[in-house]
Amino acid sequence: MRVSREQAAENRTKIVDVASRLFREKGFDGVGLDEIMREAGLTHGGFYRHFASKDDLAAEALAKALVRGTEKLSPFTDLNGYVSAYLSDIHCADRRDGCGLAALGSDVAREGTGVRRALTDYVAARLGWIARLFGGSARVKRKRAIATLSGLVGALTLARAVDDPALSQEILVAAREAFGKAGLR
Amino acid sequence: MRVSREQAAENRTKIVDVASRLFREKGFDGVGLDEIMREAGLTHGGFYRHFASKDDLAAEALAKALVRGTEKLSPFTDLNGYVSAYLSDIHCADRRDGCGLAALGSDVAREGTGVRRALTDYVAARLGWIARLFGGSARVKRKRAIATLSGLVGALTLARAVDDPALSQEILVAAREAFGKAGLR
DNA sequence: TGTACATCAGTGAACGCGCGTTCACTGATGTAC
DNA sequence: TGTACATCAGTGAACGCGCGTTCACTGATGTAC
Repeated sequence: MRVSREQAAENRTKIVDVASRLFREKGFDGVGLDEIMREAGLTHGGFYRHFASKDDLAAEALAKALVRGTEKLSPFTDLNGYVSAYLSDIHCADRRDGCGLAALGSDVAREGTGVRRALTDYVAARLGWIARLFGGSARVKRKRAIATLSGLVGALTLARAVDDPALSQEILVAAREAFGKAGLR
Repeated sequence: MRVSREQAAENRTKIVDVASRLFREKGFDGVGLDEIMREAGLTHGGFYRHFASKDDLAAEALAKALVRGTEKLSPFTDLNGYVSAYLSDIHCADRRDGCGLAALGSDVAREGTGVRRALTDYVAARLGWIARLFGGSARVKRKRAIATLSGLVGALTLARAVDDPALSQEILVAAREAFGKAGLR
C-alpha cells in the first residue's frame, strides 16, 4: 500500500497536527501513539516511517502547538488587545487549541532536549514580539516583555488548574487588568 | 508482620512525603507506586492499606507539596523578600522541594477533582497571604496578589522549561525586578 | 511511451515491559476475658 | 497480670492492560531501461 510522496507528506503533517492538539489537551504521557495515529486516519504501525521515536514527534508537535496556539493572537498590535485575547474565557476553556506554554509549561521541564529546545526557541521569539508592544529603552521593553509573558502564562495556568469557576474567572479578570490596560511599571 | 498504630501512621506520612517530592520532580505520570513505596522503605503491595487509589495519594501529596514547597517563603513579611526567594536560583534548580504550583501547574488541569481541589484551596489561601504584603484598598490588594502570584508561577515555570541557562537567568532577574522591588501598579 | 523492477508508506500482529491493582498469606499488635 | 484470639499493616507474587517499538508483509508508486 505504498502512497504518493505528496500523500505521505500530508499524512506526516496531519500526525504532527493531531499530536500537537492531543498533547496540549492530555499531556505528553496522556496520549498514546495509537490514539494519535488513529485520529490522523492511519494505523499505529506506520508511525516509525515518519519519526524516530515518540520524543521526536513530541518536539515537533510542541513547536507546532506553540506557533498555532498563538497564531490568533499575533495580529494584535496593541498590548491590551493581546492580553485580553490571551486571557479570554475562550482561550482558558480551549486548552486543546490554545497556547502550548500554558498547556504544557510544567511538563516541558521534565522532557528531553528536543522538546525543551522547541519551547526555548518559541519563548525567545515571542519575547521579542511582545517587547515591540512596549515603549521605553530596549532594556525596559525587554523586562516588561518577560514580566508580561510570565504573568499571562501563570494566570492562564492557574485559572485552568483551579476547580472553582468563580476563582478562575477572578484570576482572568484581575490579570487582564494588571497586565493589559493598567500595564506594568 | 503487623505494625504498631504509630508505626503505621509514620509510614503513611512518609509515603505522602516521598510522593509529594517525586511528583514534583517527575510529574504524576512519571512516578509509579512501586518507586514511591520503595523510597518510603516499604513494598508496593501494602499501598492499598493506606490509600484507595493513586489518585487519592496524588491529591494528598499535592496538598503537602504546596504547603511544604512554600514553607521557607512564608516567614517573609515584605514583598521583595518573598519575590526574591521565590524566584531565586536555588528555588529554580530545586523542583523536587519547591513550590508545587510551578512544578505541576499545567498537569493539575488534567487531573481529577481531588487533585484540583487541593490546588484550589492552596491558591485561595496564598492569595490572601500575598494580599497582606500590599497596601491600598482590599480590591487593589487582591488584584495585585493575583497578578503577583501569576507572575511568579509563570516566570519560574518558564525559567525551568527553557533549555538555555542565560535566558533562564534573564527571566528570573527580570521577573524579580518587575514583581518585587519595582512592584506592580 | 511502455514495461519490468525496486522502493517504501502503510498494515496488522506481535514483543517485552511497567504500570495500577488484587490477593493469599504472615506474624506482630491490640483486645477480650 | 496473663493468656488466647482476632485484627490488620505489610509482603511478594500475580493479574490484566496499555504502552512504545519491531517486524514480515502488501501493493501502489516511482524509476531505469
